[in-house]
Amino acid sequence: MTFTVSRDHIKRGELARRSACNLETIRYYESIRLMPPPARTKSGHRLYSPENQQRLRFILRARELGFSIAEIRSLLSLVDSGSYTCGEIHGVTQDHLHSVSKKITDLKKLQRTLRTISNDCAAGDEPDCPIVETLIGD
Amino acid sequence: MTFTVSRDHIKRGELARRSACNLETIRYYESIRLMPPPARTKSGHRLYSPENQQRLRFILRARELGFSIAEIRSLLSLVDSGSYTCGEIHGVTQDHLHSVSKKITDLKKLQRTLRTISNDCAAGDEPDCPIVETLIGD
DNA sequence: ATAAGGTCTGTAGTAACTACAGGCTCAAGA
DNA sequence: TCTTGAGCCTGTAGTTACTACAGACCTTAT
Repeated sequence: MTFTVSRDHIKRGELARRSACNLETIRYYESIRLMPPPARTKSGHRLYSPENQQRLRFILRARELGFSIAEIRSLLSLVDSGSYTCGEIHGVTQDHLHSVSKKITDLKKLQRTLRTISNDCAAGDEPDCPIVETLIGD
Repeated sequence: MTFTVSRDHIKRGELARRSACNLETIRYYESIRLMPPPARTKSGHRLYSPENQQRLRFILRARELGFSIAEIRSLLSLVDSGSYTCGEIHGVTQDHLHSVSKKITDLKKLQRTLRTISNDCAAGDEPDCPIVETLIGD
C-alpha cells in the first residue's frame, strides 16, 4: 500500500504545476471543503491521490465554465452522491446558462448607453464635456 | 451662514432616501475619500451640502454605468481639477467601454460552450451525464 | 418624561481567491 | 556529511464594492 502511495501520490506543488492551478488555490479549496483533506507524509506534506487530482480537474473545468463555488459544490455533491441523474446536472447547468445570458443582456445595455454618451463627446480640448454633464445630471 | 447650512443641509438618512443609495454606502464612500468629510452638527451628525449631494449623484450615476471605484475616482479628480478636457473624460469612458465589450465577448464564448454541453445532455433520469463526462475529462 | 426612531463608531461578513511571513523539510551537490 | 536552495507548512491579510450588524448616543413627537 505504501508502495502505491509513493508511486501515484503527488505533492501540492506538483499538482499545481500539472493542473495549471495556483498553489494557494488548492489549499483554499481544501479550506472550504471543495477538496477533501488529502493524505500526508510523516512530516505533514500533502499527498494527492489520482482521485484527488481528478477532483481538482473537475473543479477547474467547472470554474472555466464560469460556475460559482456554490454551483460547483452542487455539481460535486450530485456526483459524490453516486446517484445523480442527467436531469439534475442539466438543471444546474441551465441555471448557470441563464445567469450568463442575463449578464450579457445587462452588459449590452450598458454598452449601448456608454456608446451613446461617448459619441456625444467630441473628445477634444474643450473644458466642457457632455459626459460630465450627463453624470452631474440636471 | 449657519442659516444657509440648516436650510440646505441634510442628514445621512435623508441623503440616502433621496438618492436611493444605501445608508452605509455613503459612509463607505467617505471612508475611501470619494466623498469629502461633510459638515457636522454639534453632536456629530453629518450634514450634507448641495455640493455633497451633487457629488453623490455623480458617483451613483457613474456606478450605474458600471464604472469601477478607481475609474470614478479618475473622473472625479479630473472634474475636481477644474481644468479637465473633453478628451480626458472621453479616454476614461472609452477604456471602460472596451472592458465592457471584452466582458461581453468572453461571456458569449462561455454561453456558446454551455449551450453546446447542455444540448448534449438529454436531461433525463439516466445516471450517466455527458456534462459530467466533460467536467471529469479524459 | 418617555418611547421610537435616527445617527454615531467600529468591526465583520460577502466571493473567490492571492500573497505574503516565518518556520520546517527535502534533495542534491561539494 | 554538510550545506544550501527549493519546496512545503501554518496563519493571516489584502483584493472589490459594498452591506450588516452591535452598542451607544441623539432627536423628535406625544
